[in-house]
Amino acid sequence: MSKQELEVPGQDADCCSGVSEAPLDEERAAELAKVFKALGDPVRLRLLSMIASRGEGGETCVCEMTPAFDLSQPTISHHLKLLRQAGLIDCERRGTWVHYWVLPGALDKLAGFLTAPQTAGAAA
Amino acid sequence: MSKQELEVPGQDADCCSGVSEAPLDEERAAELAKVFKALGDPVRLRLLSMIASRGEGGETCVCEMTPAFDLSQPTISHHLKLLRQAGLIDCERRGTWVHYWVLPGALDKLAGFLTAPQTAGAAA
DNA sequence: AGGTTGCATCAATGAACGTCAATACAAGCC
DNA sequence: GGCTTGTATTGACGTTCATTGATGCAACCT
Repeated sequence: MSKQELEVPGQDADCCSGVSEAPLDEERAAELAKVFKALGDPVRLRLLSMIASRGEGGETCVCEMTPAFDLSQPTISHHLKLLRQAGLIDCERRGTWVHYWVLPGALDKLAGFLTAPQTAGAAA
Repeated sequence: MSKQELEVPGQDADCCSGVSEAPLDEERAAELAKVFKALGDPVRLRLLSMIASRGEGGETCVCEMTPAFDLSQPTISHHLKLLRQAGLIDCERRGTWVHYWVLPGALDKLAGFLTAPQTAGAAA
């Protein structure tokens, strides 16, 4: 259940320069675009926010998220899947319920990409 | 030509908490989703990167960007328009050519949203 | 075993998106 | 004035996406 995510680009190396440092090559642009596309939906953004607001090691149960939206349960499940495939979150079934959490570093990596190098130290 | 952008959410106030601080309300999620959606395309990401790599006050001419892609000129123009409507860049015509630049603070605001409060000071 | 609850997957539909050719507009040049 | 070059807009087409109802699967409870 947690084997299909996509790897946040450069998760395994600090190979990544920021958006302002040098023009992106096509491959890395495609990787990053997938992640940003996952964030480009208000429902997914709210889902991610609900999960992330639990803090670093926190988790959120699907059963808490679904009723917060005027959407069917399959739709919520679909959006969670996209967030997972983008490498932003992961999940685990514990008994009857499925719990989601934010993959550590995923958001920071994105933020580091966006931050201009002269504005902050960013990823290094 | 530069009047139709959307305002980066919270550009005019430091009202904005990060993704990890509290669940997003629908309105702000919709605003942010528009910006992230603009970043969710490899072509737009590369365009933004080309413009941003000119530095803080730098500019990039459309005539430099178009030949870098295997796409028609209208398509490039379309993507630039979306980036502009997302409040990420702006442009000005000077003589025959149109020059684009990154709106200052736009990327930092996004990065600040993504960065967990305990991980970095972020925007504040 | 049968029934119930929580969540994921499937299949279908309508909307949104990326792309292009054609066209329009703006500015310089003859 | 007309011609040429650079960029934006329009209209159309194929693809992708968000959403749903129906269904499937996993775990708990009698």
